Amino acid sequence: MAADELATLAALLADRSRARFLLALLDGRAWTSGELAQAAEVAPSTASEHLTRLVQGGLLVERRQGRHRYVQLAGPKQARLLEDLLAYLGPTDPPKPTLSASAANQALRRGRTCYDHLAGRLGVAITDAMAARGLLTEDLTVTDDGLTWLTDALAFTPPATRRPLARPCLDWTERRSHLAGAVGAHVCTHLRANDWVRRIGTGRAVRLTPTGETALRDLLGVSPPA
Amino acid sequence: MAADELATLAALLADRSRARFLLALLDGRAWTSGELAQAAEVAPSTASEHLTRLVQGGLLVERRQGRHRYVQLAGPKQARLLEDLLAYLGPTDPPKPTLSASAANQALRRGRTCYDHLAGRLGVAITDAMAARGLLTEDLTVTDDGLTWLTDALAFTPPATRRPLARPCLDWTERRSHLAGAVGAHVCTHLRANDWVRRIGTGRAVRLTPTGETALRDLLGVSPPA
DNA sequence: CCATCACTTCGGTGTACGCCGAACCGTCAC
DNA sequence: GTGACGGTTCGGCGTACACCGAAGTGATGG
Repeated sequence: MAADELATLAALLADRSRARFLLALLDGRAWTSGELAQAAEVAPSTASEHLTRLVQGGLLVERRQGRHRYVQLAGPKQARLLEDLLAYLGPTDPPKPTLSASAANQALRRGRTCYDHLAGRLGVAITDAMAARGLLTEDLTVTDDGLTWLTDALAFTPPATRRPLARPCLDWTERRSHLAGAVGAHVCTHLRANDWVRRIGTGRAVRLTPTGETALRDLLGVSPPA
Repeated sequence: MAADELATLAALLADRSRARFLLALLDGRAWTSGELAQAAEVAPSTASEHLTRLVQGGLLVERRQGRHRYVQLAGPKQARLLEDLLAYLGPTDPPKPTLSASAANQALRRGRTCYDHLAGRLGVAITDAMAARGLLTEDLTVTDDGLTWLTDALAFTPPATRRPLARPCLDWTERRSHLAGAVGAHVCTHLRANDWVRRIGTGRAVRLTPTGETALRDLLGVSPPA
């Protein structure tokens, strides 16, 4: 019965600590068990048990390395699941923006990674610019022009997998769709590889470097997000 | 914290009986408390408690009428949430198709309602036909031609709400996208209002009537789904 | 080798909650 | 009225599980 599977899946998410883990892992990086324990404010033993459950449930994959246990979202499918759930909870702006939280929030709103692609104002700006140039349609599929541009300007080669080239991902700070899928992921890696964009600290927030700023202006006419 | 809300939402779904309720309610109709209790094979008292939780959680709305309590999915947003989750669980063909289950499955695969629109081979066939005639783009947005066609042939008037006109919905039997959103809902009601399509028994399965078959052939060139 | 460190396993505790049957409360039909 | 019926409330039972600290394992680094 499909109901049982649905309930089992939901049960996997139906815990405060596990939900915190997953939200943290939405940055697409691999975290160690200890880091996650600290982030979720639980004992290492507790975290360990949660992680085995999440791995067994297929939401995470793990990689043991020395005395560390790295876990990561199992794939785009799992990331998408979380995005969908967050989109449902959706428009929940922080009720009481404290000062430091607000500063962190500012950075997050300006630009951040969303699993493997860019989100926030930066992500939306890039998406809009690509759409304005006819590289994407309005509903975020790649045009023919877009494909040649990606190949030429960004050294993109379409993967052989069944993963969709491009798809919209709902941004919960901007309440707008932005570019995800294989192309979204490629744009993100390309920008990070060229140091056009850099992580702020250890979180998901990113900022545009000066080089990146000029590069994006030349490439797409993107003006620096305010 | 977003994690808490995610966990709370998931907890609402993380129960066998509640999941059964929700799946049943995916047909978009209003069910009584007793019907659901029977469908999920729990005592009426148990069902009653579950329903209050689901209503409080915002997934269902209720309407008391005489000694009956009717519940229904709260809206398209909630239906979509369930569809997304099912899409994640996704390609789960029945492992051991028994004979009667298989017959019921055949009917479901042929055509059914999916919350408020049509799915199964019938839903996909209609979607494809509309796309082939240029009424929809490949990624299921309504073209200008499509809008005039909908107005003329199906007496469609775009609603004033923010609900998207058309959007893709992933079909888990066909593994294909089909037409959902306001247009999808309209197509479904129109076909049922004209008795082109009729429910089989009390479930979600539907079948094309002879009238509907010719009507769809004339209108869209849809040949009867095998 | 020994100490440290990241992580896991285990035992124990507390709580949440899914379930039922029995009693109860309106509504409807006669 | 009275009785049947749909639904709810309540008490009680059993289980699942989230959590922790303490003890154990295995890699790392002096």
